[in-house]
Amino acid sequence: MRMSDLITKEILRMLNESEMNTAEIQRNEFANMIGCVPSQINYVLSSRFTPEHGYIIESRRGGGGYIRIRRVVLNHSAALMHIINTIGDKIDAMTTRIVIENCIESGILDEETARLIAHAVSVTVLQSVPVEYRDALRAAILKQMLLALIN
Amino acid sequence: MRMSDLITKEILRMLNESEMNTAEIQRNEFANMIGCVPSQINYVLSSRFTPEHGYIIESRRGGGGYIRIRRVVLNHSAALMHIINTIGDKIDAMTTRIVIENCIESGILDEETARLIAHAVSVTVLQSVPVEYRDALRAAILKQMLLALIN
DNA sequence: ATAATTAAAGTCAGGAAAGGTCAAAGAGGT
DNA sequence: ACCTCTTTGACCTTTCCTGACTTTAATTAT
Repeated sequence: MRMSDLITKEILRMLNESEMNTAEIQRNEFANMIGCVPSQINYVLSSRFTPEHGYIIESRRGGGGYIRIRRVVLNHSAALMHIINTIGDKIDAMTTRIVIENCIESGILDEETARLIAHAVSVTVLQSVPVEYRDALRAAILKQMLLALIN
Repeated sequence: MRMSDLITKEILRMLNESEMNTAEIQRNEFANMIGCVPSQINYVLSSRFTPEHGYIIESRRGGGGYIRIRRVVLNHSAALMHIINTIGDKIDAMTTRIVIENCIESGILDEETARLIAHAVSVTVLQSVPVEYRDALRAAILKQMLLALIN
């Protein structure tokens, strides 16, 4: 069994044991316990405990630092996931507007959240980068924000 | 738990107990009570009770000296406006995180909104654009989203 | 009054204790 | 052979803690 699998299994075990769906580790200590180099923990977290996988990672450096892995439970997830997957690497302004409006209509987004998202992909924002990046950027922002809503 | 966290917690407790949103301590005595060196109090104050965090520190040296920590509250629109104005044309990731966290702490943003914003300026999003645009883009997104919250 | 002493708080640099990043090498599957 | 995922280690950044030294204010002695 690969090191990464071990690490993954151990984190999942900790998550399952936790009321809060939260596992908190100290990187060096944990790596030591498992028997791998510390940076491998980062590898595993960034390859298998991403937001897309339904996890949120928080961490803090310095003395007494930690890494907290939180498993999040999904709500409108199916619909949102579907929308996210539909959005490719790029999306134009028109399509974006339509996506957001559809979300409002189908009750996936409330007005305020929609407004927030619309602002995030507004002309004002996009003007800060050259035109050739805008569609990709719009897609990234949109997807990332929708992802944030999957609890 | 770190010393700094203890100190922070104790100061917050004092602030909460105070009608005036004010905590007054004597540095040496306080440090002694907590069990740390006096200068660590300064460290905590200057790293976690800054004006950006919404606190004002006054102090006096010499015999009978003191340190007074005052928590200041602004109404949300004014506070948001202030924050938006503070953000320049560029902002780095660290500072952004601090801004968002402060907004949560001071009650200007709820968790969900904060998460939404954090995602909008996440690494994932910014990677879709060359590194030289990122700080400017981050600033633009952040300001625009905060603006969406006013009125 | 002035000077000396004492009682505070402030500053700063250095070191320690974390976690983060990245590129290069290794392993395994097609 | 090639491509993807894994593993490793060297180096970086952030955060925390401490102690020596400085500055300021009040008190006491002359």
